[in-house]
Amino acid sequence: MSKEELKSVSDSKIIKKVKKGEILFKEGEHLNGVYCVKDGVSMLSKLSANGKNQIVKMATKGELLGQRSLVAEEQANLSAKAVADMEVCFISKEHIANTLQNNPDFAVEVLRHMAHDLKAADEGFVNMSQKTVKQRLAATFLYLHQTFGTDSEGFLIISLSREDIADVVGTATESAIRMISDFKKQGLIKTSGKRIGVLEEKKLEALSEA
Amino acid sequence: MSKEELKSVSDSKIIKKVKKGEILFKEGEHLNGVYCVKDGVSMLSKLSANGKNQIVKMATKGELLGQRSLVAEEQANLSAKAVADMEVCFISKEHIANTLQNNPDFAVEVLRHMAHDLKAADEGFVNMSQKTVKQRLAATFLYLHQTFGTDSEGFLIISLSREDIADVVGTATESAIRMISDFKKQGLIKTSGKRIGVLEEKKLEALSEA
DNA sequence: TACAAAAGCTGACAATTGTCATTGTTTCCC
DNA sequence: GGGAAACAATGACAATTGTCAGCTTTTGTA
Repeated sequence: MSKEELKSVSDSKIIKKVKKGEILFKEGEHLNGVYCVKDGVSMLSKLSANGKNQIVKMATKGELLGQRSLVAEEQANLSAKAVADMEVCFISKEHIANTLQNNPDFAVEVLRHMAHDLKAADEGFVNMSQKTVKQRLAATFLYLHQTFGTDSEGFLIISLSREDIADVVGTATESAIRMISDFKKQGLIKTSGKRIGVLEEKKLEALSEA
Repeated sequence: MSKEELKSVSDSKIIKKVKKGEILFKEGEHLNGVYCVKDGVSMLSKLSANGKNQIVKMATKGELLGQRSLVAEEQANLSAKAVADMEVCFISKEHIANTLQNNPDFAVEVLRHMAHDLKAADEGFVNMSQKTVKQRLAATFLYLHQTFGTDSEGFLIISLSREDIADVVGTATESAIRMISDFKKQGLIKTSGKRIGVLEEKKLEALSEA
């Protein structure tokens, strides 16, 4: 099974701890291998020409970081930063190249991963062009809620700053903040300091679609 | 060489002609193979929830259509339509699966293609979120000009309707039309009926960046 | 604990973009 | 060549979103 092989490949390599806020690699850097996320969450972002940051995706347990750049033999096109303490393992370029050549199942597995990322990117692209900030913000909260869950008080485990939220949504920080206030007033979410909790999942879902 | 192998794979298969305006496949359809573009241009688009169309990318000679869906064993996530008379060859699912298993170089070649698409998708995503309609429109004209060239009178060979242009840029048709008029008034482009020609490449470049 | 720095919030306003309605023009086909 | 249908263009207006400036709260740490 290719999943198990993927596991064996990654198990054989060096584990590294990355603290919240630390950077794994930056856009433009040359990578000598890929990181496999064992635990924690990373955000992948890209700087635009006007100096603004856009968070492109979040990666969590089981996902690879840097495989695109490695496969394409290019420098990284995204920066990776830990948004929660992480445990990653590093797999060297050579090891990857070797396995790709000798193990067709592994190649197909990597292809699947990338096919998945590509679909997600296309969807994000269309959402960005066709949805309003309000819809995208609602979708973001749902994503954070459903993917990473909540703490004992019902707040999102992955707590992003308002600026980071704005960078996920693709809007100005002030706009994000205003809309967060709106959502709170409408009882869709609750906040406490920077923490945010989803209260009305169904309503947020409706909002994110229409 | 994997490029030659790719060529041999595709050469062995059925050639099909597709007229401008015809649809190769639609979002949601199940694909039994991939299309390799021998000639002509196709646009890949996605319908958003609100019924609007977003053109995600254009594919031309040498590119594959449908490989993502095949690799992921999913239905197509995009629709493909010819924007200029095309010649494509069809390669069956089985043939692809077979070659992927037996020829590591082919797998790596497909991986490279997808890595390239993924980078382009990330870039498009960030441009969509961070650039204005004006910037994206300028970039679109440059892309059409530089990728497909002009006819003897200096008009873009690939002539899209205003609606299609708006669907590439990700804006309302009226907004696109208005800005096209602006560009024309500023002498950046010329128009004649639906035809459009780039006059000031440098200025458009400057516009698309700032 | 106090205090500075960072983060969050709000108001006022401007710019961008979308929508709806209507008219003019081109293209295509019989 | 004429007429219908598709496409392009424009005006008026509304909604969304961004920007700038200033203020308040939270957070981290000396």
